[in-house]
Amino acid sequence: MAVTDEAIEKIKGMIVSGALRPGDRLPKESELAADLGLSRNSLREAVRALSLIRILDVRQGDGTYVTSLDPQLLLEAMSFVVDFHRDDTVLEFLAVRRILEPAATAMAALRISEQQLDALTAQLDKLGDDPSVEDLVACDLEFHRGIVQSSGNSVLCSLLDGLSGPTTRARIWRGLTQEDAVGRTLREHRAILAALRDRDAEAARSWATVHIASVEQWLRSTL
Amino acid sequence: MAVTDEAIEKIKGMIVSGALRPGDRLPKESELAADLGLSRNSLREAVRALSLIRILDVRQGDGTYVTSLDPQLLLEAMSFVVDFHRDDTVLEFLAVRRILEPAATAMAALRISEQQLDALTAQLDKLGDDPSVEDLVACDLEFHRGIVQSSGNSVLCSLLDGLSGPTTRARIWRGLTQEDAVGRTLREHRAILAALRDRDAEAARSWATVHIASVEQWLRSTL
DNA sequence: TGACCTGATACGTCGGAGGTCTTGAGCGAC
DNA sequence: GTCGCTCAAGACCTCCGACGTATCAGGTCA
Repeated sequence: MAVTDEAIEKIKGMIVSGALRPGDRLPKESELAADLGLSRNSLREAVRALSLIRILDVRQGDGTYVTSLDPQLLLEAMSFVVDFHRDDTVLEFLAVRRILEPAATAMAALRISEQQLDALTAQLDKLGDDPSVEDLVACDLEFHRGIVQSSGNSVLCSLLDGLSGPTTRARIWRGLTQEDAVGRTLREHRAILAALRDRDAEAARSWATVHIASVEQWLRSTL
Repeated sequence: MAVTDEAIEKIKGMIVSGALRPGDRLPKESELAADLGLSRNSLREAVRALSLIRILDVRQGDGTYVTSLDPQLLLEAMSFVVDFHRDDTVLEFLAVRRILEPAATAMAALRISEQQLDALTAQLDKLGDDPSVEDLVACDLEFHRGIVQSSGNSVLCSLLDGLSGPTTRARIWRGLTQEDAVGRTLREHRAILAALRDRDAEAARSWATVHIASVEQWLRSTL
């Protein structure tokens, strides 16, 4: 195994074992390199790799730190990965989202606060009946994110955030707006919100399923 | 932005735009560094980072290639990330798995082949009534993986594979085997298999839910 | 007291020099 | 003709030393 890969494993080990805790500062590059028995250049490759997936946070002129390791932060790196997928796997991602999002919406129905319900309502009201494509995409993303956050599971939230990444969503909407789907989407958002306000988990789940299934159906007929 | 980060973005751009396709070979380090306008050392950091998340495949003595970019390969990197999470977020991961796995099992009930059913049966038979901890862990992992693969969604499969990563699973089982849970787990596996053989999606879904919920319950009472 | 300057510290970038591994061409034995 | 070996070229691996740049702490001066 290459020395850089060993270094990655060792640093990972230090964090997993608890020798390095979230927020801790690593020894400076030259020292750490000496400790791990490799050159500074090779160590930097290891640090850079761990920095890309948000395990480490490197600050020039200051030092290198372990991040908070929040699920949200770590799974955020997943959206980087999702960006690489081509259209032929979008349906599979959507199918997973079709499983997760209704469940998350149902969970949210039992926990969401009145404030958040009001915030979602205001958000939909602000959009109006005939929004621009950019506004619609942004709103859709925010609407679903707001609901999923109320599910209380940060892993679930981050996962869905990654799955519904900007790229995927944008690709879908680009063509979707050409049909009548805009109006239907807005109506479905209203229906989901109403179910949440009623604390009706099953209705919320069903509306979320319908909502995603309609996108899926359209996408399937297009590809 | 640092030159290395720029290089990461540029390489990513070349892949996403289609200039580099899966399996393609990159120019050699010195050339690519010259093209992108940075030193070989800095470029290597970018390549190493993309290699960690399985975007690039570096072969010493040969060259650097774009991987197949299969969802399976890319999401495999997720298990690396999951390893960093401590016990306090295990429950959240398990909750997500509790959503996905029953759905995957239900999907599998409609698609699984006779051969695979036989293979799963043989696998359970081979294990016997009083297996060792190592065998049980390996069997559990294989059993669920086999079912999820039959769901026909590779993204779903990879995602569950990452969530049920070896670390998490091992931690759970280590203590779980101290109680009577072994026998119950084996019986639940049998029940899931029977439901699959009956092509009864709802029964399969329910048994999978029960199966995971029992683990979740035990874990919740322990932490 | 507060703004500014300055030195120490640590990461960022670079160029070059060997080392190691893979590959494929060339060549001889069977 | 085919198989196996040798060997050289190509490409990545590792290291070193130097210099650039950003941050922070402490001191200076108005």
